[in-house]
Amino acid sequence: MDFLAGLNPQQREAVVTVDGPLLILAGAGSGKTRVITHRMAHLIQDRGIPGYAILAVTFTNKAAGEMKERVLGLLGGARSSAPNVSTFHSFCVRLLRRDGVNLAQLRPGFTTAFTIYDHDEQMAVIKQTYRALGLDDKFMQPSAALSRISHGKNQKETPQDFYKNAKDPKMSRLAVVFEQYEARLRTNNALDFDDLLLESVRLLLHDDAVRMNWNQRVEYLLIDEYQDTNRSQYELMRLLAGARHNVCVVGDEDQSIYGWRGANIRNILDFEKDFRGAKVIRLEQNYRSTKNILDGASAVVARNTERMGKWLWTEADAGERIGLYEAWDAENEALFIADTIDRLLSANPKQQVAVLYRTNFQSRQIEEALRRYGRAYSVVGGFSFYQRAEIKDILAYLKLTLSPNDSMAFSRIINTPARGIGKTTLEGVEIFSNTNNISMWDAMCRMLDANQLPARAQAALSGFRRMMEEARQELAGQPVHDILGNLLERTGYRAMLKEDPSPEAEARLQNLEELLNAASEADERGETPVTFLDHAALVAEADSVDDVASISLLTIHNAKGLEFPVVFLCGMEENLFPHSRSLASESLIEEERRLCYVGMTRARRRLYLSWARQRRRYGGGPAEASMPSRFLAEVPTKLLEPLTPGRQTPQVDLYAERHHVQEAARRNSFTGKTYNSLENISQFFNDRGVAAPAPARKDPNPFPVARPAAAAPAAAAAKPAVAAPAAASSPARKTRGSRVGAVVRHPKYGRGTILRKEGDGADAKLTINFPGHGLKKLFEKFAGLTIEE
DNA sequence: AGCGGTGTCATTTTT
DNA sequence: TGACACCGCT
Repeated sequence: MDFLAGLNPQQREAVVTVDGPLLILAGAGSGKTRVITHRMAHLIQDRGIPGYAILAVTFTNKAAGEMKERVLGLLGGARSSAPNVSTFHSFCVRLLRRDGVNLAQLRPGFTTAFTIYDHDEQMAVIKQTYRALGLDDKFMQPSAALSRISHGKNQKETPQDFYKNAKDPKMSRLAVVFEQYEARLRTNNALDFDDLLLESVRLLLHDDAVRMNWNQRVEYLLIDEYQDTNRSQYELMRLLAGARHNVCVVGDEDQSIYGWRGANIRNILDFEKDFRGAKVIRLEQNYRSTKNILDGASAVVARNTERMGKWLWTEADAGERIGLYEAWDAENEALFIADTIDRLLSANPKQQVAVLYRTNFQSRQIEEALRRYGRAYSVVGGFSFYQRAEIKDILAYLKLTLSPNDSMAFSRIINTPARGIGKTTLEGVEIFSNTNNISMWDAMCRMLDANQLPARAQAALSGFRRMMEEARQELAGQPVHDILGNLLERTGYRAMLKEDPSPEAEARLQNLEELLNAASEADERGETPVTFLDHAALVAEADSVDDVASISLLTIHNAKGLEFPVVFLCGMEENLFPHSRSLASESLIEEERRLCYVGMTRARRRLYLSWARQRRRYGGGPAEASMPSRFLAEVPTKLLEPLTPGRQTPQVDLYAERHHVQEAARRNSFTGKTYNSLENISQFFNDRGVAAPAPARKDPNPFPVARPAAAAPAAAAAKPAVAAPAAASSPARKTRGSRVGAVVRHPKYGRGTILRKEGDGADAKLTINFPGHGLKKLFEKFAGLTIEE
């Protein structure tokens, strides 16, 4: 087979350039996967490279699987010549299990039988350390603590670094949490997702034999979605590339949207500097979208400064203009979308449509609207099979059977099903295990042997111990399916669900049956229980989400890599998209802009952008007036088709003006929280002597009869040209410096940090953390505070 | 041990 | 609004 046939010149070059470092900048819809798969097939068939000497790394199992299948298809299905295609994480697990023995020198307690902690288990560890340290959520959301720790780990920071760099008591406490978190993972011989990468890097760095072995074996290395790699993935790549530098990275800096998760866009921007003599090939011909869509998206992303620069072109027709709908409120926006979809589907029932949004909560109103039209839809994302409680429970039993010292598994199922082991008992075991630095299982055994527990607890725990010990003896060496089936009976888990008459319990039983099926299949492949568990930990979706549903609802993040003939990109409003939390810095805004680009380029034929003049953020809360997203102003006017009834031209001049003024306001940087739009907006109306817009009325026939677009208060709200500066200089912003986070001095308690502020001005109530004195709630006017920072 | 009331807080989430 | 943690009651 000729692997170059049907490729454009740049694609061909990317396929045949196999030696030396190569960066393939693959724009959206430029045939990236085609190039990658053809390149591998070319290496194997035309250049005689054995499959095992090629390692391709992707981010998702789905991508890995598809890529492998496609290469095999090109090669005519000879499995023996298949290249190695795997995700970063599963590659690392295999590496560590196979070659990780010497890691024990670097990581005390490490054995190749380690367990993997997923997000839930990481959270559980964080909560344990909170309990052990007597911290509560007010200190910091556990999820926030986890994400900061994870971020730190990916930057190679240690708890000591955290401590050293701590600017306030909060950060030094976080350092302690970090330290304990790491210690707990080590005592449990557990690795979190970050560790899989970090420890693989350490292993390759320190174990010369292992590194040389891999360097010898991997002749050609390929990294997909390179713009999303983080620091340790980068280091891993360098180590695997060895001295040969036959490394091909494929990516698109304009689609880097996971910076918040530690992805480092500099990796792709600096590739040419990192690898001297690197060749760069740009794939700029787009085969997906119409010219109008492509030009619109390109114009938006062109505003970014952190990019290599590409200009996508297409041979396709201009197509229709990009629809722009300005809704009165979110409900009206949802109805517009549902109505338009309804008409599209009536005309063509096979039409595939996607509705994309920035945040999940937006899906609710769209769903409601679609239900009103009686249209079936599917929401993509959400809970995956292996994240379900019942699956995790029974897998925890399996883990505990294999390794009793897995304390996470232990505390997960110790009282599931209920066997009379309560909070108090469990706390006792936990404290004992903490103070003696032993596993929960060992702690339980020691306590049982000491025979000092209350009779009830003693009986319950010893029953549990006997059950697990018997299971361990009887089930050793059996197929995974049999072990799981036996555990379901033995532990009473199945009985518990059978007794429960609720439909949920029925669904859970079915899920467990599905798990048993998966186990049988694993047995047929000759997998061990450990491999089976690895798979469960690393596979996000049981089977891919690719339903054939004609209406898909999903976040833009989830839409990456997908394409649809018709796309609605909704909620194009400031503070929502770009998200309020991204307003703080230009680089965050740039990531939002890339996200916008990703969303727009999902569309093949027809793209609709929409925004709502007012929107409730939280169900019953007040409707907040919104400003159109700056990204709307960045789409050239001539490409837009205004769809709002009664409006002939899109008001992009307004958007542009707003954007301009807002930029200026931001440069005058006022310090308070910028996302408190409620305050800003009411202030704005006060200043202008206008009543704030009333919450949206329930309209009996809300669509397609749109409300008059210029209903007075809303029109005022939509003229934000003056709103931003007004808010910036408003007296409400004047505080006495006692903002949250400020360091203050109290005559008695000394230095402290303000954690919370209720109320304003002199009546403000402050919650302050004074190291050594704990939290104090004080009235600002009585406290006699002085501001230090 | 388990239930129900109350208070609090809200991005995105490939592994 | 809705998911959740926490508290106090039984």
